[in-house]
Amino acid sequence: MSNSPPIEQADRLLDAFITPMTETRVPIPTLERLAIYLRVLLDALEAGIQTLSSQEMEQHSGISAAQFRKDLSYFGEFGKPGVGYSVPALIQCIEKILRLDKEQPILLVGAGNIGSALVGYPNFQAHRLRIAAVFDNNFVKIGRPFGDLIIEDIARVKEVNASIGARLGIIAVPASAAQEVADLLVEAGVRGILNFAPTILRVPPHVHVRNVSIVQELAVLSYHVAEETV
Amino acid sequence: MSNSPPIEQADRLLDAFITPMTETRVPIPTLERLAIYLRVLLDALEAGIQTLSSQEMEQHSGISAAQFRKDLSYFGEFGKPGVGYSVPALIQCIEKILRLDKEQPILLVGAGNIGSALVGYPNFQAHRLRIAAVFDNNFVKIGRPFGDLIIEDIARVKEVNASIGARLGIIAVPASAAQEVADLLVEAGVRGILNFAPTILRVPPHVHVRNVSIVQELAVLSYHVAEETV
DNA sequence: GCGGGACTGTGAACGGTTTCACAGTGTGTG
DNA sequence: CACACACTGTGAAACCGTTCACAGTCCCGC
Ligand SMILES: NC(=O)c1ccc[n+]([C@@H]2O[C@H](COP(=O)([O-])OP(=O)(O)OC[C@H]3O[C@@H](n4cnc5c(N)ncnc54)[C@H](O)[C@@H]3O)[C@@H](O)[C@H]2O)c1
Ligand SMILES: NC(=O)c1ccc[n+]([C@@H]2O[C@H](COP(=O)([O-])OP(=O)(O)OC[C@H]3O[C@@H](n4cnc5c(N)ncnc54)[C@H](O)[C@@H]3O)[C@@H](O)[C@H]2O)c1
Repeated sequence: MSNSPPIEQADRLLDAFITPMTETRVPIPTLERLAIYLRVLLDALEAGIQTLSSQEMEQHSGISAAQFRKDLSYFGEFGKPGVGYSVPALIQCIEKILRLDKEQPILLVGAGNIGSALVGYPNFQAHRLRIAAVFDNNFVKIGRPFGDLIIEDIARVKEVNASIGARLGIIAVPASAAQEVADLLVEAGVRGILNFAPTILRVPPHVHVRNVSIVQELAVLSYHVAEETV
Repeated sequence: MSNSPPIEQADRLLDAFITPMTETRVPIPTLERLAIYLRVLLDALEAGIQTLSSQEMEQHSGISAAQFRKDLSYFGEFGKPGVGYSVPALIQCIEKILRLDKEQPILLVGAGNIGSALVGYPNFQAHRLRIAAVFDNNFVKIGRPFGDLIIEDIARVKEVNASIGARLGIIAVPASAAQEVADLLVEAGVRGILNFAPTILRVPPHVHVRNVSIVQELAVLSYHVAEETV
């Protein structure tokens, strides 16, 4: 009675476009932790600490010393036995691994609440992440200043990115528009998308998507806080 | 047999306060996926779909049918062989599992950019998540309206939460203030914290923390977009 | 220059999650 | 009413990431 065969067909075509298993040699959790290590190291550098052992990293990051060493071992040998790791040197290494050693331009789509928070976020700078352009489809907003930038028409994203050459994009538009924006970003040459909209994006296999889902995070917490009542 | 030798140095006071291994019966990835299933189901409901098979869920969520069934099997039997799952019934079940069936009040700390985006976010409502109070420490902001709420003094958080009884809190303050705010939230009875600040929070074992780290997400993407150049 | 102590790097064991495959079950049909 | 079908639920296997434990290296003091 309430079957939906036409949807099924449409979905099948798109199936090859579903976010793929990225055949990775390096575990994704390792990459996530590298960013944490980097933060600790930058703090340590600021505090004037020159050398850090894996034990000390455990104290500061909450990640086990063995895990830290194993994570780094995917990329090479950075420490000195008996001493530890040179803070400045390791910062450089991790930045290089994560490609944060050179400025990484980013396209932001959606000049709303989230976009607004992001465009003025001072912490990006320390990681050489830079929002290089902002796009929207609202003609009232297009042309207006937004942070240091001028809001551009999303229709021009490919054109604009031809000169910027950004490989990263952020989607901060309503869920209903997210897929269409994703398609435009991919078309414009973006290969990595940070998606704030509550939707599963379908992208070609060479494009990576990471979702920021606040509702999901709260839902997991909601489960936990109740669980422990019992 | 393999009794671990005493870890003298690591047995610091702080250590007992590091975010612990949550001894969970249900895998955390399962909980995260439940929120995704819920979103798909709510969409399906809105589209008038009454029944969904695990195959169809795979189409819409990108999560394998087997994974979907296994995830649900941690909590009971919700489907009918030969038919699939009743959309409205399964929504109710997942809401109950995640404790999203009753209104869940949340304390928000930090009336800045992020706080501003969150306080007006309409999508919380569908999940019965409600920001019940907003706190800040800036005397210029305290007393001002913020969304539908009035910004309260963070010093009064325990007092205010005595009447609200929130178990969830969101930290949207600068990293330098995050730990101190976390301590106050815990003191006020919060057991689950969503942390936007780039810091590792130290909390007692019964408190759960989840971090939203945009820089970390971008760093992982940064690695991936470069990797595929080679 | 030698020995003791500190710490790294990593193969191997472990534990947890995902995938597989199929037995079991409700549904619809002839 | 019986059979074919579609789909679920789940033990078992495969896979993957984490933890363990130790051999190897380097520094420092003497
Ligand atoms: N606000 C929050 O706290 C919050 C929390 C979690 C998730 N999100 C999600 O993040 C996304 C953005 O949220 P927000 O609060 O910033 O929304 P918003 O409504 O404030 O801003 C959305 C912006 O996107 C623009 N837009 C719409 N369609 C577009 C299109 N096709 N192309 C380009 N621009 C387009 C709009 O003009 C608007 O400026 C939403 O998907 C939302 O669900 C928001
Ligand atoms: N803006 C972004 O895009 C972004 C992105 C990722 C992470 N973050 C992180 O989220 C957090 C908040 O960011 P934001 O942009 O909203 O910052 P913000 O500066 O706009 O707002 C912070 C608010 O916290 C208040 N505050 C400071 N100390 C406090 C205390 N001890 N108790 C209570 N309130 C206090 C301030 O008065 C201010 O209103 C920061 O840790 C930031 O690093 C922000």
